[in-house]
This record gives sequence, C-alpha cells and structure tokens, in this order.
Amino acid sequence: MSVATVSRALNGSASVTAQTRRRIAGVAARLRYVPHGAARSLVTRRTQTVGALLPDLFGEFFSELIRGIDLAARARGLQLLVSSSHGDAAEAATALRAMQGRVDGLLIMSPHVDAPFLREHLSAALPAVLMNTSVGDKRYATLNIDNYGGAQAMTRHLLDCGYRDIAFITGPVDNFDAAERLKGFRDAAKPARARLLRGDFSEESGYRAGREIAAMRQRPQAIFAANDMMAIGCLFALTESGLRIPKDIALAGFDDIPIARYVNPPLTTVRVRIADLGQGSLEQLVAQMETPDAPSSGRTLACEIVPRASTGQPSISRKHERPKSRKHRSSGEMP
Amino acid sequence: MSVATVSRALNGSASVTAQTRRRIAGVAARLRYVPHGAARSLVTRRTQTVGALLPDLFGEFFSELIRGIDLAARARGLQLLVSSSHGDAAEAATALRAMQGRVDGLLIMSPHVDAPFLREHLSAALPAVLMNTSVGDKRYATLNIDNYGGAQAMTRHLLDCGYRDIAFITGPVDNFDAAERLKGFRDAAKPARARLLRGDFSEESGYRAGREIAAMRQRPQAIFAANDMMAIGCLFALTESGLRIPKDIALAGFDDIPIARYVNPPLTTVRVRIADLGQGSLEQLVAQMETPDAPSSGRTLACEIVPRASTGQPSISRKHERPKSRKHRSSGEMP
DNA sequence: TATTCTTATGAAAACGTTTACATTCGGGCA
DNA sequence: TGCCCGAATGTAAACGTTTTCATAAGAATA
Repeated sequence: MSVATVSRALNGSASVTAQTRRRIAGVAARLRYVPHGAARSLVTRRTQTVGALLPDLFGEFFSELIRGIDLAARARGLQLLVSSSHGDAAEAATALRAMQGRVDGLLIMSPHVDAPFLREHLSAALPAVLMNTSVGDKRYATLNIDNYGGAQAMTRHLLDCGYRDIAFITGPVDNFDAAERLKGFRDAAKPARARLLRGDFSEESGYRAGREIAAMRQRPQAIFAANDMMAIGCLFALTESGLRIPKDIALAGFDDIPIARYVNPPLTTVRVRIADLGQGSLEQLVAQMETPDAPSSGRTLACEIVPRASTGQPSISRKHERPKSRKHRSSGEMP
Repeated sequence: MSVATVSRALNGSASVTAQTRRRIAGVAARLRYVPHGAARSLVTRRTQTVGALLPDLFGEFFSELIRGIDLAARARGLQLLVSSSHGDAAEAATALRAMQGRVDGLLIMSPHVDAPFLREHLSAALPAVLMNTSVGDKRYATLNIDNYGGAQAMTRHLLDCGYRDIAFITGPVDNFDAAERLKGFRDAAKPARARLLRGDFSEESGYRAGREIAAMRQRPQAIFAANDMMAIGCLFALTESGLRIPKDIALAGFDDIPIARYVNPPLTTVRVRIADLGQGSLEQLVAQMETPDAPSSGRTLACEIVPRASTGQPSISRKHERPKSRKHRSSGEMP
C-alpha cells in the first residue's frame, strides 16, 4: 500500500475498494496510528481549530462564555484554543500573534482592542469576530450584548415598581459595556431622580457604594448596579447596616450570574444569555470562515428582565427558584 | 537573504549579524509575517500546546480549574487546547484521538477513563497527567484532591462542635471523589450516629435530601453534604421548611465554591484549591514533557476546613466575608 | 482479439519551516 | 603573498500529509 492509498482510505475517498479500506483500517487500528495534525494542516491550510482571545478566565461570566463557544465548536468538529489573562495591549498583541497561524478563525473579547490595534496585529485574511466591543469598523464582524436596551428596561421596571429616586452604581469608566449600561439608565431614568455612584464591576466597589448609600441622610428608594457582583457587594453592605431589602431599599443588578439566585433576597437582574453569546459568536465566525467575502455582520443579543424579590414586587414569591436542568449535564458527576 | 538566515534571525540564533537581524526583523514587521505554526511543528515535533480533556465546562469548578491551568501554561509559553462535554466513554475516546498529534501533553479529567481505556486510546509516547482519578496504574502520573482527608477533617470538626447525630448526603455512586469523601466520613464518624442519604452532586438532589430530613421525626443534628451544590439545595429546602440554620440543624459542604460564601447563612465547607489543582497538574505535565523517562508521580492536594456560620460556632461572626483580591484581576473590567 | 474506457493504485510534488552541512568571504598569521 | 581559520550565509534534506497526475489492470465494446 502506498501512502496515497492509505490517506485516501482514512479520509473516506470514494475511489478505494471496500476491501483495501478494511485492511488499512485494521492495520491503522493495530498500529494505533494517528495522523500527524501539523503535517495535515501544512498541506490543507486548515487547522480545524478556532482561537478564543479573552481578557481573563475567572468567574461565572467566562465559564459560561467558554461553555457556549465549546458547545458550538464541538458541534462542528472544531478544536478550541483559549488564551487569556492579558492585562494590557502589549500582552494582547503577543497573544494575538501566537494564535495567528495556528487557528482558522478568532474570537476576540478584550478591552484593549480597538480598530487600529486590529489593523496592526491581525491579518486581514484571518476570519475574526469581536465580542462586546466598541469597535464599530464595518470591516470586522461583531456580536454585542444589548447593554443599552437591558439597562433601559431595568430602569423602566424600577419606575413601574413605583421607585422615583434611583441610584446607579457605574462600571469602570473606560469599559464599553459599562458605558452602554449607564447610557441606558440615564435615558430611561428621566422621570425620576437619578444619582450616580462610581464602581468598577468588582464586588468590593459595590460594597463601598452600599456603605455610602447606607450612610446617606436621604437614601434613594432603589439601587441599580451595573453588574451583579457589585449588586451583591452592595447587598451585603446594606444588610450589615441593618437595612432590609426590598422594604427599606430596592436593589437590582445586571448579568444574572448564577449567584444572583442564591443571595438573600434573590436578586432582580437583567439576564444575559452568556452561553448564547459564545455560541452565537462562534457560529458567526464559522459563517465567515465558509464565505470569507460576505459582508461582516454586526449582531446584538437581546437581554431580559428577571424580577426577583430584591425589587419587592408582590407577585414574586421568595420561594427558592429551582435551577434549570441542562442537557449534557455530565457536570453532575464532578464536584 | 535565504530562508535559513531568516529562520535563524527570527529564532534568535547566535550566528547572525546584528545588522541582518535588524533588517530581517524590519521586513518581517512590514510584511506582517507570522511563521506557519503547522510547518514549524512538523519539523520540530513540538506544538507548544497542551490539551485539557474535561468532562464539562459548566460551573465554578471548571472555571477555576481552567484558570489555574491557563495561568501555568501561559507562564511557560504554552497554548491551551480545551475539549469537553463528552458524556460517555466513546466521546471521550474521540476527543482523545482528536487531540493526539496536536499537543505535546495531555491533562485528563474524566469519569469514563480507566487504565484499560488509556492503554487502548492513549499513545504511550504522549505525556499525560490524570486528575481526580481512580486510576492507580503507576504508569500514569496523577494528581488528586485529598477527598478522604478533607471529609475526615470536616466530620471531626462537626464532632468537635458537639454534634453526635450526623447525616451525610452522598455523591453519585460511581464517582471517585464521591466514594472517597464517603469513606472519609464513615471512618471519622464512628463515635456518632451516622446516617446516609443518596445524592448525585446536583443542587436538585440536595434539595430533595433536605426535604426528606425536614420531614423526619427525629432529625439529625448536623448534615454534611458531599459537595457544596447539594449543601445549598439542602439549605433552601430546610429554610423553606422553617428550620433555622445552624440553630435547629447544622450544615456543611465540600469544595468551597464561590457561592458558598454568599448564601445565608454562609456555608461551612472544605476548601479545595481548585486553581492549584489545575496549576499543579500542568506543572507535573511539563516536568514529564521535559524528562519523559522519570517515574510518573502520584500527588495529592491537601484540603482545608473553612468554618462559617452554617455550623454555628460562636467564634464565627456572621459578617460578610470579603472576597480575596487577586492578581491579574482584569476580570474587574468585564461584567 | 484488439481497442478503449473505467477504476484502483502508485509516484511525486507541494506545503513552510528547521537544521546539518557546504560555501563564501574577510582577516590574521606565517 | 599565500594559507588557514572562523564567522556569516546559503543549500538542500527532512518532517508527514494531501493531491494531481500517471500507470496498471480489468471490463466493456467493437
């Protein structure tokens, strides 16, 4: 048998006898033969791998995101190369370089990335999708969360509940998501008194804001934190100060991270289908890989309000919300 | 300039003039040249990539695990290829195959993997480290959590608190971690009355166990759940039944997932340094990659008791535990 | 039986690097 | 001036696949 025949047999080419195919398959199995990926990639110009460039891997958010990406990648037989923890633009550039030439497409989420950066460090030939980005360049495909709409909806929800004095805890100043959420709050809060407190998405900053609010002579009726972690930090500060939620003050967050359901009282929040974000971005990437000339699309992912007890609606029971069951729940088998 | 000189210049070989090196670097930058990874791998027989084969990516546990792996990999300039969501042995085999020939080493965590499986599907030439596994084969390097010791310590802790009637909620029957934890409990619970309830590591199963306990005529004084998610489900069931924790009944878990701190009351648990598990396993893998002939080591990672309010010690304040600060906290910049 | 057509297999080029070995070039030494 | 030596660069083989093209062997047709 020549290498050519073996290659054809193993790749399921039509023009090879069933008999030889069987013979080759048998020998391959006996020899535990595995094709050399690099050699294959070299000639086919495909790696069957996509890269995900993320700012970090810590926390619920990225866990869900990667899960969504992995799910979609696996469905298409693609391998997933992850890279993270780049704290500044230089590290992001290094990571980007290292991925180039090893992947067929790239998923990018990074606060350090903008259009000039991409033109500088990203080959135009490599399909890429940008997530949660302020990059508006039509050249790049993007997938964003509807931060603006979600924040607007939550603000309206608070207004509907009758709160007329609302404090907003902001995210980091240079963060795109944070800016959009703030804008949404501002635009919808018109009828009410609106105050702003500075935060940076960390639980710690939410805690500080909570203490500040508890110490106010005239406290707001409701607090809307730009993400759940801050809301939770705030919740603990308020509780420690003896305030009851939602009786004394209402509280809402953004993201619907799993913890939100478990705190006391359960936290009203804006649900972002994070796994869908990952899945959707990978699908967009695959589409781009298959038809490189198609115009790059800019999609936005809708959010949804999840009312729980922390905003004190009478219709919402304080009973424990049961976890959703999941497909593929092999995690039930791991601690 | 010949390709050889370019190669040498770019790889920092000694025998190339500073002048030509600069010239080549300049041209490379202008042309946005990125070396073709596959071609390089083909000749060097190195991919600079390690693979992680996991049963799933959902939840705190894997999030932390991957973070630890990534941290260590990045420190060594290695890329990380992840593969997950294989629900059965066949899928695990496929995933294993797909990784082979694309990575320099493999990190494996899977309930479906045993020694015969590995001999069948894993090339002996490929360095690998098994995590949380019952595989005792000396041929393979392993890294386990000290499930037995941790469960023993927690049981003793409950005894020290004066509880003499303790219920244990078990994990899945075929799970290695679960079995070890049960064994630890059994061996340490001798002086007390010990009862067992069946669980499967899911929050749902913990909830069921909690209802069952609440309905008992003679309730145990303390409950020890084999993982935190079950403890939390149990907590909600007990609370719904009007029982106060720890006054009416004490509760403890295992893992110290982030949520454990946030529930009410905060959950006493066994801390497993999950990120360390990932980091340690990668370091073991690297060691094996560098000296393939060294005898494969079997390491065990210690656990530590984290006493919180749910086991009602007088010395433990119910004040909110502040989150640990982290290096590399760029996550503060993402929701 | 001779010719053509089809089908299965083989031979060899190509992919983009690295690296062992060959070559060139200039300078120091005799 | 001639020789040798070392440093810098060039040449070419090798890595393990896929794929194009050629070839061989039958089968169908005349």
